[in-house]
Amino acid sequence: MAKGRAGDPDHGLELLWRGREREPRPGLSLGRIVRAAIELADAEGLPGLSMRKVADRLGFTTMSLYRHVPGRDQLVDLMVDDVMGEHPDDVPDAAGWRARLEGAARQAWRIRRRHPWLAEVRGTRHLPGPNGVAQYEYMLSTLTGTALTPSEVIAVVGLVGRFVDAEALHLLETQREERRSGVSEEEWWGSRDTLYDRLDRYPTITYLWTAGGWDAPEDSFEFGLRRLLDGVEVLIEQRDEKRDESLVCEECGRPLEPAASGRPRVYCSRACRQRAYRKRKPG
Amino acid sequence: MAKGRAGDPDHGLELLWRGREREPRPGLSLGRIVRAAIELADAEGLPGLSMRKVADRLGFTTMSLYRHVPGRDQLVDLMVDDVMGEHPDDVPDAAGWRARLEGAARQAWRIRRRHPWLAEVRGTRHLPGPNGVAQYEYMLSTLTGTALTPSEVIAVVGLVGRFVDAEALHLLETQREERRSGVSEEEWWGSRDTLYDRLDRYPTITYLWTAGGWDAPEDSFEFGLRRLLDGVEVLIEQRDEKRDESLVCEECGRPLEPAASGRPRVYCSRACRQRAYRKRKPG
DNA sequence: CCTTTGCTGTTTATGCCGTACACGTAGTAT
DNA sequence: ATACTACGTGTACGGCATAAACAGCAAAGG
Repeated sequence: MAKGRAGDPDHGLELLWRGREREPRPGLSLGRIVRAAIELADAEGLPGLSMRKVADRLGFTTMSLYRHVPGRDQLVDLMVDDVMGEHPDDVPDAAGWRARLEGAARQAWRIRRRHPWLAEVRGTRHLPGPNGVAQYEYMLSTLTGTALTPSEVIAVVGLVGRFVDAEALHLLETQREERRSGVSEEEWWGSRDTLYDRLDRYPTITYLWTAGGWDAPEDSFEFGLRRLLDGVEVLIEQRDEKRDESLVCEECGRPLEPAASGRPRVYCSRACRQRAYRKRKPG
Repeated sequence: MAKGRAGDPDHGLELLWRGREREPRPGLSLGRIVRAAIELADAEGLPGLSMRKVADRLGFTTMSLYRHVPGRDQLVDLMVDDVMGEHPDDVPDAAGWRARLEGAARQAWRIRRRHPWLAEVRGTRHLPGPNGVAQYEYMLSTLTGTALTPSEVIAVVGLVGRFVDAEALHLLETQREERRSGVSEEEWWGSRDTLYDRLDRYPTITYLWTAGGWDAPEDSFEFGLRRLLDGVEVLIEQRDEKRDESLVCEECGRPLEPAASGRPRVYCSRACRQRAYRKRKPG
């Protein structure tokens, strides 16, 4: 079943887009392996995910997994798409690109809170499964109604996606080191006296320190998301202006005044509109 | 010399902040190890960096390194700070927070282009060395002149830093997979026909595809940096307005009109100013 | 019925990795 | 001369992914 060797992307795709399987049979199966692997990664993170441990958890030998999954990388691909489908309808159907994009970002963030290892998945050639594509499709769709160009829409979605990943990764690492060492981040940094002695020479750091900048830090996801959306909004407003500027009358080609109402204008005057209508229905 | 065992942060700090060493002696030394490790990581990335390979490159045995470096993690810390000091004066001394912050981000980006593995360094408890602190200090200083609160200054710098890292990581992974497989990213995705067959069902993706959105993609670093800075600018403008609003006369407490010139106002009227001056020099 | 075929899981082995530990050796201070 | 220290080596352990050969078993074909 996993005979396509590890290097074959098409085989990986097949596994990702396989339909629901009839699972009542005993023994190993792709679905069971993926679910065990997700549990393991939830508990120990991606570096802690090993074929041995997955197999142990299922009560089989390591190599038995390779009968079903081409290799570790493909297993991770499968885990990703599985998890992406967990809460498909948590996204509120808000109005306006900003609310919708923000909702999608929060949805991605929520999934990453539940499965922090998602942010640790590296590599740019991960084949998307049905759930991943659905999310991507949704994020893109939040922006296609705006004046952004297609490549800008794609760039914004990529930017937001990488932002969420970066924040999730940051959070994950914090929590992991806290668990591993049993010392909270604050405590650990707090006891680095030999470091602070050296930092006295730096005026800005010293100023921000005494001003309490580190005492009540911003929530970095909330803060960053807002900045990002503000930045996108600035671009969209620019494009809106440009679009109005560049609109020309469809009949005579003269530039149009920006429309006062939301309805976009097409002709510069009643005369042009009537001329156009007359052409459309000849006779 | 590296007797402090691997778990001791203070010993790591000592190594990071050690001064210039008198190096003429033959044999191993911290500096030589760090430089060899950087060369190796430049060529093969962080995952390709192993103690064995570093030792081989220097013509010593693996374990000899442990006489000078507590362990692999600390070696990476040392590499990071070494590299951060490579071009300390490439940052133009521009005016205005935006140009200065942008310059710092580009400097960080330039270093990551030269040493892509920097973006692969994970973990939140990396001790900063002198060069890392200097860069952090500079980035913070670009914003302390604005109306942002201390915690906002810190949040912005963190956001920009993580953005640069995320973009660098993305680029690195693209390039690595291209080199490893000998197939360019475009080519690889181009031959995933079995994938595109499935994507036809998704209208937004299909629309953006036919509209050529993927034909000439945005430069994701340039695009993202601009959005981010725009977003920060929006916040700073908000704070500026608030600051003007919330300013009150130091003498009578009545709200002040926003200052027309750049010079901030302190008193609401000449009468108040004179009253204040009279109090200041009694008699 | 028996045999063949193919699916499933196991065993064994290879080559990486970080690093603990015990050991030698050479130079220096007493 | 002796003791101590810094430096480098060799061996070994436990972990990782996975290649290759092999064993059991069930369904299919004669």
